Amino acid sequence: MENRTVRVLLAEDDENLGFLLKEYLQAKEYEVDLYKDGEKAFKGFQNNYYDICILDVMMPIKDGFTLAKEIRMSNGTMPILFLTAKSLKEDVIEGFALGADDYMTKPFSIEELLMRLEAILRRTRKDSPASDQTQFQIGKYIFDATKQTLDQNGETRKLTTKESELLKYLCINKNALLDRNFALKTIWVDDSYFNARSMDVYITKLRKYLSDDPTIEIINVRGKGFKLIY
Amino acid sequence: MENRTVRVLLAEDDENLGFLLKEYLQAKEYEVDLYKDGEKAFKGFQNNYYDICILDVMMPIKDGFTLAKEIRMSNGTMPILFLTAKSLKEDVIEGFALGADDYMTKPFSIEELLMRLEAILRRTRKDSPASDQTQFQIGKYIFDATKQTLDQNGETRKLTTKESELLKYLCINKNALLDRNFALKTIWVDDSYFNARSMDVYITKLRKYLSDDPTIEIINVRGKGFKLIY
DNA sequence: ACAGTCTGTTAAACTGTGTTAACCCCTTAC
DNA sequence: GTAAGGGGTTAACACAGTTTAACAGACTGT
Repeated sequence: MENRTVRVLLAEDDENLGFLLKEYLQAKEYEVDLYKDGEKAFKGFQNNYYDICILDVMMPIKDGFTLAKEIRMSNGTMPILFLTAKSLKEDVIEGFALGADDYMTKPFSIEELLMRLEAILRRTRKDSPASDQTQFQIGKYIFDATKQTLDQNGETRKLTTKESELLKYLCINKNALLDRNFALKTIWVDDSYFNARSMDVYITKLRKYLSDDPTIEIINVRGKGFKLIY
Repeated sequence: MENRTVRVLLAEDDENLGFLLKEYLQAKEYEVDLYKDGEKAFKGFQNNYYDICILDVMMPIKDGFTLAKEIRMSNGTMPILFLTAKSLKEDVIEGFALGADDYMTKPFSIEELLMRLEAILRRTRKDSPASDQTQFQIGKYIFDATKQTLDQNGETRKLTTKESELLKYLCINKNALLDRNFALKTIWVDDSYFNARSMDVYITKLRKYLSDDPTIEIINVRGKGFKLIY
């Protein structure tokens, strides 16, 4: 999956802050166009493609809210993040009412801005889904947690739900410990004695399924849990 | 478009705040389950379906960050909003690093919380196939939920209302679980023993209709529901 | 009004998942 | 060494879900 650079429209009239933000985001591999007022920003918006817009609310010529309205008019889903000194409740509400994705009041931490930016992009960008991993390569096997299948050179073995769940958590923690109690509470809902025994039975089953590839191992860490090694 | 109620998991140990938030969100037509500590919340998370989680960071027994990690482990895309008195930069960063969608520091405006909640839901509920979608491509079949037809290279099979409803919900939740009780309550109105048996009969029928494409499967998750895989 | 057809429910026999039980071995502690 | 307990393994079992069939009621066309 190829990760195209993220293009950011930044509208900020404060030269110092604008420049600083631009530099910082560029250092983080974003492509940033900085506009110093709302009107320039809207022209820029119309003539370029952006993945997200960061708008200062108070700007000369055209303020951020008006700009946001115009952007919304031509693109109903463009992610918008407001940046402002106004922390008045009414302003925040108005910002979100315009379809903002986030609203930060100055002064803010630039790291937090980055985090919030990325949180929005996680949701928005379809080519970079932070989605649950569902397929795993385990030695010569391919395990699909959604389909609940374990493939081995063409042959497919169907797994039951519990088998699949347990193997999924082992894969997520591959080469590291899968905590006994965590697995029990997550897959079996509670960590009673019988469920623990039941889980051991499932570990045995998984070992058998994976026994064709001797490099794979599910080892027990006494009193702690299990590790899937490969 | 039929808008199913949004289900909210709220983990907050402060009784007053928790109750207030619950009341407020319920007044806004959200379905809210309030849990008073992280452990209860995680149990609740596992036994129910939620659209979004609002987690207080400081809670007894299990804190919000730990809870978020566990939720992330079992669901990589579940929207999470942190609610906390800690406004320390490091905490905010940690929150977002765990894949949070937003992070609000107390005291906050309850209206702003609602706005932020809706901003997140705007983004998340869009890429999960809209429930007003009426045509679905299932392997080599085309299913039209309004016309109640299932096409397979030119040939059309008419579906009954129940068949169609059930298949629609399976499609909406494709590759994910369609909760048994949800389906029963939605399609059969109540989840009695006989309705459950009836639904199983319909699952069999759908399996038969879809049996020409071996990549398609309706798999059962014992005690939980069904998954349409393709 | 009647036969024919179709939808959805009930019944009953069958299948397979997940739990429990039993018996084993191995590690750890004293 | 021996007791205690965690874990490994196999088998038996209960019960959730699967499947086929029969049936009741609603709808259709004559």
